[in-house]
Amino acid sequence: MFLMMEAQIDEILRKNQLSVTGSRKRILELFLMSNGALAHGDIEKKTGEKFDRVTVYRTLQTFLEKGIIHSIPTPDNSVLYALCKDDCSEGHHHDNHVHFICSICGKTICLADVTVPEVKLPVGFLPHEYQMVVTGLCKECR
Amino acid sequence: MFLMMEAQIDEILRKNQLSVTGSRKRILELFLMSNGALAHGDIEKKTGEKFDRVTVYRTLQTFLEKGIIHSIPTPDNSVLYALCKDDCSEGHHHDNHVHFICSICGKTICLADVTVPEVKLPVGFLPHEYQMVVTGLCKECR
DNA sequence: AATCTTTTTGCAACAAAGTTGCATGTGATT
DNA sequence: AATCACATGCAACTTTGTTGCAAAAAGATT
Ligand SMILES: [Mn+2]
Ligand SMILES: [Mn+2]
Ligand SMILES: [Zn+2]
Ligand SMILES: [Zn+2]
Repeated sequence: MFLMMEAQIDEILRKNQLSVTGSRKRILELFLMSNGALAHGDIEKKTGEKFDRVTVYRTLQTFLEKGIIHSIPTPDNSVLYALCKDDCSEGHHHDNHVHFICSICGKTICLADVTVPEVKLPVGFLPHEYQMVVTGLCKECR
Repeated sequence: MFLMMEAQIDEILRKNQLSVTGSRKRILELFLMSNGALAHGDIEKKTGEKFDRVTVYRTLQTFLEKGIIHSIPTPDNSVLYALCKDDCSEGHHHDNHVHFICSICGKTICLADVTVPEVKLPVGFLPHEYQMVVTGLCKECR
């Protein structure tokens, strides 16, 4: 099963024309293993002293640009990242799903099946993208 | 008309049991004059060298706690603040309106009349607060 | 108006978060 | 194996946010 994961990681990187390196493999692995979104800090902690802080920044930046991950705005203005669905491509994301943040455990979860509803805006406003974040209690913490 | 504003500022501060000081008056004035949300940096620039950076941080913190302003999460994870409606009080905000961010001019606007719709979540999730941010083009930039 | 008390402010020092340039190391291609 | 482009680590730096404390200003009391 770990071999499967490794193959999957390789495939994702190749598909996005990225060379397969240690930090990229490790960070992508973290995302695949995690059920919630990750902050830059989380990744730094989990990779330990293995990689430079700068490398983590640049890797996340690269993944963002390639559409491998997307960032999530949170009410406390911290930066979170989560895997995109397969069909996100460079530049054009379509992760228009709701994000849920648990007030107790702090975990942020992509509700991939809950689509962000469109709302009617006042005249003059031309909407492009809708984002929705819900805070509350998750399954484990309620 | 400027006298009116000054009176209004005084009233807001008094109503919230805050002493009326130079920085609080000035920063509150900036919010009342602005039609969009303000970032910490905006405020620093507009107050010039008048007040210390730390004072701006603390003033915003105080206004937040008192329910005079609310913060807005943005897709690029910067921190924005905007005035609350009159009936927000300490701790309990009810600014459950949609926020609009223009991709051209960058202005962030409170759509006070557009209520955030509630969505049905998967079983197990207990929602508490819904936040919604829409990006696109504003009236002036479209 | 003068005095006392409480709160706010500015300063300095610090901590955390993020950026940039450049030399070196590694992965991909032939 | 040799080459070349790209990714990484390091150092130095900027930007952003925090904390403790003394001085200053605001509010209350006489
Ligand atoms: Mn997501
Ligand atoms: Mn608002
Ligand atoms: Zn939880
Ligand atoms: Zn605009």
